[in-house]
Amino acid sequence: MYEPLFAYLEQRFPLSDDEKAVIASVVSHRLLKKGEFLLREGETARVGAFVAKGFLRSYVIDNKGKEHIIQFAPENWWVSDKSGMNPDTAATFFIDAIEDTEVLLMDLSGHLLLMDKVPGYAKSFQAGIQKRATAKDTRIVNSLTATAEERYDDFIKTYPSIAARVPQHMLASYLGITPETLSRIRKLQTRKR
Amino acid sequence: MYEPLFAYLEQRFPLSDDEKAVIASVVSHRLLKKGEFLLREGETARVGAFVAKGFLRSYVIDNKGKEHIIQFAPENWWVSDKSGMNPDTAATFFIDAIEDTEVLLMDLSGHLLLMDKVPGYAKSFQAGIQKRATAKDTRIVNSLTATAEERYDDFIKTYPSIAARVPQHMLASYLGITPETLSRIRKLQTRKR
DNA sequence: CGTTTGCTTGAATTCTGTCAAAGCAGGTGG
DNA sequence: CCACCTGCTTTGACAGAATTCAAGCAAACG
Repeated sequence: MYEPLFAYLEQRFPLSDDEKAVIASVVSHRLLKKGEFLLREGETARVGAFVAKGFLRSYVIDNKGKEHIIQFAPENWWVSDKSGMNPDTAATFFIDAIEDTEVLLMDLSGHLLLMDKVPGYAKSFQAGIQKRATAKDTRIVNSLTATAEERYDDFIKTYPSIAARVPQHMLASYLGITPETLSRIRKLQTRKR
Repeated sequence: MYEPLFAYLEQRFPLSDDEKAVIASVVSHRLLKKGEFLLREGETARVGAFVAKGFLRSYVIDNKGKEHIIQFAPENWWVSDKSGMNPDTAATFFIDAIEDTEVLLMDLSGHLLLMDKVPGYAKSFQAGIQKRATAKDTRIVNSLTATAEERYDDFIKTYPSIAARVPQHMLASYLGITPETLSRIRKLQTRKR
């Protein structure tokens, strides 16, 4: 059951049997059916979730009722539900499953325990945080300056497997464009090729 | 010399004299004149910088030669020069001074030492990282979906003191709009009020 | 099947960028 | 102290990109 997580961590640092036991003790397991919520508005569970199988997405709904996808999370990705999002933006934060998925959940105390007991974990956590921060900077600059088509091409190139797996309107939402615009971009591109 | 940093930290957690000594020992001081660079392309110094006085900005120059401001950093802000930015975006990363400024620099080993020796530092560092991550998410959603005017209003409301201090074209760069557009937005708004 | 959901297409409209020019400081050197 | 630069902001005209609104169609689902 914990194998996908162990495998993920072992790609980053060696893991002893003892450490595996510690990890197993702080992680809980949950199955989500397609469409089911991991986090509904209001529940600030403050946990991290590791996607062992399937596909999650996190998104907000703004004050005009539109949803904006923040992140896609296929297998071997973490999502944090640290609700994030400034409360006074009036945006509400959700995580739900795009496919049937299997997640491993960890709460704050579990995280702190691992930081303490599993040296490799602390290090790779730091690295992950850092990497994600720069990815966000890149996305910010990109969204401020690139055209819809450039953003689309970029996404396809960077995450081809995700692009192939999510419905088009969700990709549009992630890219910050309307489904119509995305449809037109794709049409023009297939003509060219 | 270290006072601004101590004061900053003491807002977050109590600081003993011993701890102050540790901090002073890992921090170095530097003065920048207006326009001077803290970080030039290529130098990946991997340090954090605390702005004790003055004003820094970090920005990238994209492959079309346009500059995009990532962050403003007035007094009491940290900037990280973890070059960030994906190397293959062909964007190059800079930090320079908008005003004469005074920074306190810390390298990676210093940071790790503080994480180890100053418990409050580790905690408040975590909190800071988290806060910044959600701020970035907010900015992403905002830049993907809000109009130029909404982004401007938002910025004014969130960072009034920064808005008053930076030249307009830099604010435009941060917001991802042209200086002309910003000028027009401002004109329309003063009419209304 | 019938209904829902997602994707496509068209036309009109809005927003923002580009290009070009002119006004307005602030700073510098004479 | 003044004239001149130079950099920043404003303004106008125009072009292009993307949204909105509306409708149609196909595939998926119960």
